[in-house]
Amino acid sequence: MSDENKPDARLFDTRPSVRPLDERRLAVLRAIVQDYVGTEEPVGSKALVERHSLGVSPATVRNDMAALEDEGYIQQPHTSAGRIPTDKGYRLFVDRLAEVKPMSAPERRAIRHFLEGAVDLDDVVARTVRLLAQLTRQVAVVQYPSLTRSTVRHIELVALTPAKLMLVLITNTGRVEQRMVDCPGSVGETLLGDLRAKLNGMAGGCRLPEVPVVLEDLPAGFEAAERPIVSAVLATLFETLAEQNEERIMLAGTANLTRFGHDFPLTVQPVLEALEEQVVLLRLLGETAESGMTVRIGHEISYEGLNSTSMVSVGYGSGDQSVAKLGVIGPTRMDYPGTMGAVRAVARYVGQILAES
Amino acid sequence: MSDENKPDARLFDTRPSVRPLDERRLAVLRAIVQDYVGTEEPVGSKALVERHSLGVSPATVRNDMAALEDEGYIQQPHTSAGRIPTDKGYRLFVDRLAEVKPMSAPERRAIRHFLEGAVDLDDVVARTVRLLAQLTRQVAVVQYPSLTRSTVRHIELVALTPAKLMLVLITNTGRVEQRMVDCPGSVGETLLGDLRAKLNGMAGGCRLPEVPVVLEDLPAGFEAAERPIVSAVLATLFETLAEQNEERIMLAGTANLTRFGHDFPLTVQPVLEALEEQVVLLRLLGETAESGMTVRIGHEISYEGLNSTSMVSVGYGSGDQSVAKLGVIGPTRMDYPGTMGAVRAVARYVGQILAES
DNA sequence: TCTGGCACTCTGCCTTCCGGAGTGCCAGCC
DNA sequence: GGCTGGCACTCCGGAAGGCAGAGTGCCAGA
Repeated sequence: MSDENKPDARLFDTRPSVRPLDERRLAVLRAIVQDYVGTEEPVGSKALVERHSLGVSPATVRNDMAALEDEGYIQQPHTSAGRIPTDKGYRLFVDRLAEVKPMSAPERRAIRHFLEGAVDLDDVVARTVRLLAQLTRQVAVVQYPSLTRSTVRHIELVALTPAKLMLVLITNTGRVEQRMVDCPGSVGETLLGDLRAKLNGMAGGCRLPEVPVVLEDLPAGFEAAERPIVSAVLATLFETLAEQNEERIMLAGTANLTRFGHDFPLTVQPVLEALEEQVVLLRLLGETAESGMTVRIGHEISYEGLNSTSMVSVGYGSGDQSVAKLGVIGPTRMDYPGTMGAVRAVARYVGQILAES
Repeated sequence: MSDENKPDARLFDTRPSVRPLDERRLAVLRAIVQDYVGTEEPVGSKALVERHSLGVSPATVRNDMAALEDEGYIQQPHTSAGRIPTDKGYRLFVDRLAEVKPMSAPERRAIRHFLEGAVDLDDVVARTVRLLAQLTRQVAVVQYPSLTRSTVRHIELVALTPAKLMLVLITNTGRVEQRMVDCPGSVGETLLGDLRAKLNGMAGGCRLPEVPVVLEDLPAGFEAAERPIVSAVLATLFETLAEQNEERIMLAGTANLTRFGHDFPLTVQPVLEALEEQVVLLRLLGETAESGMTVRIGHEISYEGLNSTSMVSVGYGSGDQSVAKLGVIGPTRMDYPGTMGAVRAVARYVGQILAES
């Protein structure tokens, strides 16, 4: 509201709403967020001073609260109720008032141990998503290591029938994609071996998006009679690569939605619906920053069904660079420091596991 | 109740509760089930005669209802409320009063068309489960074609490094499993080719459980120096086969749980939790009869969280025999004829799609 | 600038109170 | 003997009212 009334101020002050907040007001906001996250109930001035040593009286806190409300950081559900943080309030809390809470050593050991039991990529992802859901007691999302950022470990060609090949693409993240190739004519063993060798020689180790470029001239290296076959194989390969909409995710912890009790039953339906839309989740994960953790709060999530939730996401990878994202979705009223700690820790360990395998 | 009072009768009459029900009583039960499924509210005698042409007065229906209640087919939530069917009532309805409702021609076309767009096995399963959830507006579960009942289409060996192989197993249902093999020593190209050829020659087309038997003597056909390598490969292969706990399922439609409104919010949590336990779902699917549709109602499902739900499941397969199961989970108060029709139709078409690919 | 005090407001909960729907039973009718 | 109309009874569920508690805003004073 007050923002609407002084548009000029916003133009000249890049942090218009932060400057006037002195230390104590920030402390009050921090306390409000913490208490509200803990109790799920609007927090009043009296309860605040009792639970936190703010060193001032409830009346003073009330003044600060009125100021915070004017600035849009907190709001009252009704007159004469306590205050609850707004999205803007959570944002300030996350940006300036909260420290990521690191996992304890035993927790880290447990994470590591749990993830190390995985037998293949599917299992790694499945274990990760479950772990994350358990740790945060929220809904966890893990994206499979994306094809686009992986590299070719191996390409295999198998003749199922003389004119029908199976193409298998194996990436460095352990992902395997296979497709049938219908060939125009029969394929000899020598051609098959030759093609296999060349494919691996030229494309092995390449990042997947670069593969088409690298293999562009491949047909030229074969005799005219063989080119249609080579082209058919390449076409299927490129198609497989292009199908990055094949990006898959895995979900867990939807039962945790029911914990957000009280008012949530009505809100839980749109959330469940949104979660079923893999496209939506993929887009949200996609918007995660390349480095560092991304926290989106309430209406910062543009998708309708989810704008009373928050999402904490981060990239993970087998090396320096991230190959996919993972994250957690919960109510805006969530334990941000704890959630961020869990997400960060899990991402780090999945990365390690992937690098080792 | 009355059952408890005449234990003798039960001993001599195999259908103690069915015989005394004349046609009209069955019609009343059918009408109650239909109305209750439609309205979600206890149905009273007056409403019944209004909505169904039973040809008798409410008073008569009341007598029948009292009898049905004595027999345990229906119950009253409270004195002076309408009646709702019990699990036993639904059971009788499903067994004797309901006809599976076939899909309409346009619906069948839509199903077929939707499933035909699938590119690989993952996609087939994903599309199937979504389709089923949409058609029935309930929670759908589809099991991946099980390894145990499939046959070997191809086994591929790839040398990633001289001493590290990748083993890829492709089944006739299009499923691909891959594992790393650490070899005791370096593997030559000739040995690799030889081994690959023998593996496929001997095991190709076999049902997976028979593979270990068929390949048992394989190492004997190699020179002593090569045997450790062959054994290592076989060990990994057998391990992969044995890991039928790798049976996977896919879920969709959990958002539909929220439709079971009113009283359900409290019940939805255990259901969601149960659905996250893949083991539970796999066991339930596993209990599906080999042929024909299985309907389990309420407490007939032994798993706690799900005993106020019903499950309709059926096997599907690429040929005569079923390779996996699929089904639907919803409230006991569900449209059984419609659900059964949808489940049957979807299973049939997935089978066809799998057979074609 | 902070504080204690005070009047005011609003929610949440509990109780009470009906209307409506449905039942069970009974006497009469075919 | 089975069906029917009538009648008294029960119980749920929503509406209305009342009350305690928590919280606020504001003001005057330190």
